Amino acid sequence: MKAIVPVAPADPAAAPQPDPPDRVDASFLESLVGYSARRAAVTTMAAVVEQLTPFELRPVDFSVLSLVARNPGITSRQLCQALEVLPPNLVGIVGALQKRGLVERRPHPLDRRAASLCLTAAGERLTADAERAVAQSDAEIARRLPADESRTLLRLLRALYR
Amino acid sequence: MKAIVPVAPADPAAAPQPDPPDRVDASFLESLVGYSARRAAVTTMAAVVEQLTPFELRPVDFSVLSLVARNPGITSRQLCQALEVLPPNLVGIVGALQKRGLVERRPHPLDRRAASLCLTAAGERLTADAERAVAQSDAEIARRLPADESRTLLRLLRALYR
DNA sequence: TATTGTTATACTCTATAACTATA
DNA sequence: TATAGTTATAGAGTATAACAATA
Repeated sequence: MKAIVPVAPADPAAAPQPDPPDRVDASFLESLVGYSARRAAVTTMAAVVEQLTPFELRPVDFSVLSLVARNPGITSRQLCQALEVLPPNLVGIVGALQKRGLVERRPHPLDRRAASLCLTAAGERLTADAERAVAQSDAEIARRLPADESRTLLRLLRALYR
Repeated sequence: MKAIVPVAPADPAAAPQPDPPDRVDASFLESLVGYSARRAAVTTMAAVVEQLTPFELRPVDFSVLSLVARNPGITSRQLCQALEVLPPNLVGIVGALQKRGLVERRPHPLDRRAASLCLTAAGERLTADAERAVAQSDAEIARRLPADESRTLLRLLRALYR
């Protein structure tokens, strides 16, 4: 609750010069789902970035590896749709992972335009290690939540983006 | 549930070429709070961007205006801390809002290095209108949530980023 | 000496247009 | 004609270093 600003007693010509707030009120912004989701995403992704640094992976690289690991033979187009990445931006991502010997492109059995993406043995190992690190860090973050409401949070977030 | 891949009967030398998945399994990524928060943030922010387009405001411009409206006399540094924007990046944001006649810089009463930011009358009007539009759109998005769990979601998100 | 605000700049992320090879 | 993948490129967003003025 904010105190009523006292009227200047002596100088009616002066503009009502507000004193700078000692405490910033962000309650309106924080009442917005969009603002809060964005802030929470920035915070949690910072932890993910940190976890992935030793693997020399960005979050999007990690997402690609994880999807390829669980969906061997997946195409670039399917990756683009699943991750909401535009095709031109995926080219470099997959290309770099391939150059590092983590991902392989095999001929697609049904469509000669497409490539079937698979992990190499090294890719499998790196992905498993990175998934362990990220999952652990994520569980750490989720411990900020009261009791075990992380499943509630996941359910509500999914309702927003699906 | 995934069917077991049948072993190729005739050619043992062929690498086990997986058929491309017809449905992408993203369940691991979706079990991560970070991934889900990011996806939800992207979805909800897209709606905010759309709402703000007629006002010629980006989300960060809107956030600045809203904070200045509710915290008259706020400084750039306080804005930076509240919104997690780096000082060099705020300069242009506030400068553009000032150039549009929405924000005023007044001399800070206690610190001659700083400026006290206030909205002009036009800024007050635009901010009020934009806040109405964004709040309504946000409530629309929140209706994707079951029952009225939007307050639960806000509480859990805040626990993550505070 | 530390902090507020600023300039210049580099780096990353995201988006668009246009092309090829194939369906 | 439509789609998968690619190239080139533009624009937005984010980050660091260095500086002036003031505390």
